[in-house]
Amino acid sequence: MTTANLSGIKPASNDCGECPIRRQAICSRCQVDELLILDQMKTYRTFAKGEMITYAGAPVSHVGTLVTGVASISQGLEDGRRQIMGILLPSDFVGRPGARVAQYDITAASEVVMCRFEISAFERLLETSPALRPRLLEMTMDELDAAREWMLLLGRKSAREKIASLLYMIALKSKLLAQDNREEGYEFLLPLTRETLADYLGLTIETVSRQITALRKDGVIHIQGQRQIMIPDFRRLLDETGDDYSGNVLP
Amino acid sequence: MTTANLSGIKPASNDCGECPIRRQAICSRCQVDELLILDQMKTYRTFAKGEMITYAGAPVSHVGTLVTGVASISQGLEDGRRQIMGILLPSDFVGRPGARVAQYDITAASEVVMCRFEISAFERLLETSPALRPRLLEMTMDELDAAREWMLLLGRKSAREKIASLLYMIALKSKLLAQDNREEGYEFLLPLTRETLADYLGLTIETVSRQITALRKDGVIHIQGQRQIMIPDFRRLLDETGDDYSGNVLP
DNA sequence: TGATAAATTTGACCTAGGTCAAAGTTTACC
DNA sequence: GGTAAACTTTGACCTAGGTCAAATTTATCA
Repeated sequence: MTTANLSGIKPASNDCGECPIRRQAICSRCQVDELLILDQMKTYRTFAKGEMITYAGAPVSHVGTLVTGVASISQGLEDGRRQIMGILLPSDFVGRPGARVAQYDITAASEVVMCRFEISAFERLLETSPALRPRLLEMTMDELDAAREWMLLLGRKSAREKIASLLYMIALKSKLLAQDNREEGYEFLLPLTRETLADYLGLTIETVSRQITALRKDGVIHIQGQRQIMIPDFRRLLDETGDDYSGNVLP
Repeated sequence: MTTANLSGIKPASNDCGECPIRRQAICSRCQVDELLILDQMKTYRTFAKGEMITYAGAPVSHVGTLVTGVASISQGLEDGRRQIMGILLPSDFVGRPGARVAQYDITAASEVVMCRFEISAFERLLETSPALRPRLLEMTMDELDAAREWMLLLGRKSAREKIASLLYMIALKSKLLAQDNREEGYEFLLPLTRETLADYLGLTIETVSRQITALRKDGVIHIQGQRQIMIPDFRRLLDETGDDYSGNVLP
């Protein structure tokens, strides 16, 4: 049994050719010539766990790609209630070309390495590169689809369905990343605290804790420690999500 | 006192130059030459109130722009629960270039006129046009921002705050469309049924009804009939939304 | 290694919003 | 223009998930 860790991939070198997310990131469609330009523009920066990557309302100097680690996009209400609106995983793009002020708070949930570009320079390249903007459009549309799926979860799912949906989604992503093909007994490290889970699912930490316990007692998931989750049967978990997957096949 | 109606603008002619949403739609940055190409490609189609514009999972033949009317993007759960994930208003783009299968249900909430393009032809134009893809990217990013804001509403706001937020948002949009500059006593026609409101806000129709009544009794809104809403004081309504608008000025 | 802090779980209780049901209102259509 | 169908409101009641508080468990760091 293998264990995947979403935070575990490290860039072996500074060479774009060696980059672990070369095939998924904003640069995935670039030819060698453009890659060389990006290579010269890029700088790596590491953010400590808990550190803010951007502040809502603050000026933005860089855009870039999350290379390793996990970060969350969030927004707060006046009285401190907080909602996480997206989880950023390796290869996700951070920042909006054309926007010089950050729209949201982005917080590193683990140690995070970003591959960054100065925003003006990136915008200029966007105008001339044939490969960059189409890829950015595609990634933005994927994010929009994900955001809309999350709206269904937030608006209409029960607490139990919310937890099951999140675990299913993370397990699947983690499984893909680890290139694990076994159907059963898949195990992964949940890279989020109970509070982050709660803010992501629109619940309280108490409810998150209770529902995870309930899913464990019902045998849908197995847990070692607090973060190590094992899915004995993907189909069983999928049945708990409430989704109307009629006709769709397990990926 | 004026009354704006989001469904009320009709295309006076087939000429793109006369199009009421020429400055906001996907074509807004096109020069005359490109506009001529689009002009030749486009066909108008009218959808009756309640008619489906796309079905989730069904093949897609066209993309296009909503010219008049209101439509909703929604998705359902296996047991019939439904969540609206977006409201489409005049100038909004419908469809995802590159996707031949619809991801969501889109339903006309009023009579809707679409300006449509055959999807393959549009995709080909997207490759050559310098104005189309940047605008589509911008519109998609705007939609992503709107979707994320809605996630905060769905996940963390109370029923009263949800209703206030929606009324505030629609009133503002309607006000802009009507180019009404008065600060007070703004009145508009809410183009949505209680059921649509409920599915949009992640509530039941009973709760929607009760909260609208409560806001009326508290003097935050005035109502004539079922759909005619008047906002005596925008600031008062904004205070009810729960948003952390500290520092921001009323638009 | 032990002490302190942080995160998580569990329990008791409460409330916002859901459910079910019935009474008004509008709207649509012969 | 009258009647059926579709909305909307209101009431009584219930429950999922929130709140508050205390007990465990786990992580951190001298």
